[in-house]
Amino acid sequence: MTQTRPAIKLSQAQIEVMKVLWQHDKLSVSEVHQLLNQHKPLALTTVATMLKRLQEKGVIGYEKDGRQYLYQAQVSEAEVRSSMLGSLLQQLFDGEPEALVHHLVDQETVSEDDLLKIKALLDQEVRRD
Amino acid sequence: MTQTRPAIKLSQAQIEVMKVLWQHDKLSVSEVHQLLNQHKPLALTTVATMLKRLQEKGVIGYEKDGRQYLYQAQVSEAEVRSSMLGSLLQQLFDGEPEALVHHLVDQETVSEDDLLKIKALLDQEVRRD
DNA sequence: GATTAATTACTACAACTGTAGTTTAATTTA
DNA sequence: TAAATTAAACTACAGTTGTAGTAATTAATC
Repeated sequence: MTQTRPAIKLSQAQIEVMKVLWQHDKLSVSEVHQLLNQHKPLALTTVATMLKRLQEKGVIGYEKDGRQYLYQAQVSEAEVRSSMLGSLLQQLFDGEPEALVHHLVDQETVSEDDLLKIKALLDQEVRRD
Repeated sequence: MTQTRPAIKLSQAQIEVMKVLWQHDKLSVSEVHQLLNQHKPLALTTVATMLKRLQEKGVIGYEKDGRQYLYQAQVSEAEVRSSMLGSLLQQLFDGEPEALVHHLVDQETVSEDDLLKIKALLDQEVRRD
């Protein structure tokens, strides 16, 4: 069994935008702009364009508030995480989760502490049946 | 610590091409074409273009054999796996491996059997210190 | 040697993305 | 009401990718 729902594909920049929407429910263009600009300077119109395109893509929606738009996420962070992780799993790890985890834990960035947390998580999962 | 070497970014179609090169060391355009075509019909020139672009991108190299090119992977599958997984980890899971594993095991696609394999893997990893 | 086949080089074009300027319309303010 | 501000709409443009046709070159074969 592969993926049922069409995979959600987002670029890095698009994920940045989604993140602020995941954290703040409904936001106007300028609010998103301000929140994003704390990390990276972008023109307001750039942000507007990105929001419009994400909306066309169906991952965010909007409602009118006077003459401005309030955007809000239409897909959850969990959905995007699962979808993109699932795609990576299929494409690059032949759908074998243990191959993926193997590469993950081989990364220097994973601490002993992280390992233990992951183990605890799995224990729970297995026991839960 | 984030990523040291520049992240390797490959599209789905590009990964397909890399896969055949990972499996067969040196290949001519038409050999790659034939191997790819078992899955998806593509024009020979399409494959040639893809190989040329991958070469420009630095992920594959070539040598001349008479008047034809023999292409070969320049980055390993392990490198690509680690790089792309690392990027996803940073971008979408805040660099927290346990968050990633959590989503992974929540996917219906992960069987009980897979879970046990992963657990075994982690046991080994932790014990190895 | 002329024709055919193989191979690479060059060109094309549409979709998507990152980025942003300009124009228009609406609202606020002086 | 005229001027300034705000917001969205429209336009632009370059880079990457998927896809492939056409041209040029070289090698093989009749």
